[in-house]
Amino acid sequence: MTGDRPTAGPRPVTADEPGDDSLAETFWAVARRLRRLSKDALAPWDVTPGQSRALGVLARNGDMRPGALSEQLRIAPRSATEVVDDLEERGLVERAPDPADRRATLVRVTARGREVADGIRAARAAEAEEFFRGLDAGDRAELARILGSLRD
Amino acid sequence: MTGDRPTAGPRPVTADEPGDDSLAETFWAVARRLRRLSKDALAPWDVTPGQSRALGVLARNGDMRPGALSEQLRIAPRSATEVVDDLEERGLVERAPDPADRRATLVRVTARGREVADGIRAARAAEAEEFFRGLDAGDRAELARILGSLRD
DNA sequence: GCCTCATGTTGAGGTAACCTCAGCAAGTCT
DNA sequence: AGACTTGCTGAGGTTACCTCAACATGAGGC
Repeated sequence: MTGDRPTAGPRPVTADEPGDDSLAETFWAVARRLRRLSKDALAPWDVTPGQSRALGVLARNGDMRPGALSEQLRIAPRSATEVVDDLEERGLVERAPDPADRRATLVRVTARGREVADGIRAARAAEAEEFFRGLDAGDRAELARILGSLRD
Repeated sequence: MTGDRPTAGPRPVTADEPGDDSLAETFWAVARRLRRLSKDALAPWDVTPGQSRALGVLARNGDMRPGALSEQLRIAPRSATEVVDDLEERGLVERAPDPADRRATLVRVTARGREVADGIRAARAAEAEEFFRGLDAGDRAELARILGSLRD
């Protein structure tokens, strides 16, 4: 704590704007809190966040090839193989030959996988609900509107 | 946490509805965009996000022991050793014996490390500025207020 | 002064979630 | 048919974490 001052004095660059860095910082603080919450929401099912994402995509899209899954998840095709391996080991998905192309494989969500996917979604919704409960309806709408304009 | 909140009802799956968790979803979409941006902002300095975080903490706090750094970063002490190794290799910090306790080591930001830390901070501020530019002053204030109430 | 226990850092080795590259099988084109 | 392309996966690498145990030093009891 010697002579370093973050926001005052002769700053080398920018100085264009005072408070905007803290907006991003606040945003990340909130993100961290939300992330911790969703991780907890996932715990009862013993799946990692990555597996949950994959399962969600599969549940939403129906049968998919590993390659298509990898695109949706924005990971390398090889990595999709691994996620599918993990989910298959847990009995949440199964592989079947693609009737349309014998090189390919179709990944299908099993009955149990569907249960888990639904459960996870409900839990996440509940967590989100709890998280945003502190806001009144007006603030929620405001937040949704503002974030919506930032989401691209 | 079994079948507690029937916000969704006995729905098969599909249904891409924008109701319950869409606020969280929107939030994460924005987060992804912001993260990509900050990663780009970091690129010119050839440091990873983790290294950047550590360097930031060190620049803000002055000389620190690895153990204290690990607490700030919320990682295991052993992992702080590694981050410090990496930063030292790049000449951004240096180790010195702690005069107060010969078991301990002090990590100090070098002149070059300080330059880099300042540069990164400026770049991040600039990116954030650009990111939030779409918002008018009122929306920015609203967003800051609402997020502030969620950060805990 | 010695013994014991606590503390600070690090070596060794492990894990999760990614990656690239090469290889094989099957489809497509000429 | 031969040449190229596509879909998946084995082998092996990287990154950023982790735990556990070793080692030196410090602090208190006697």
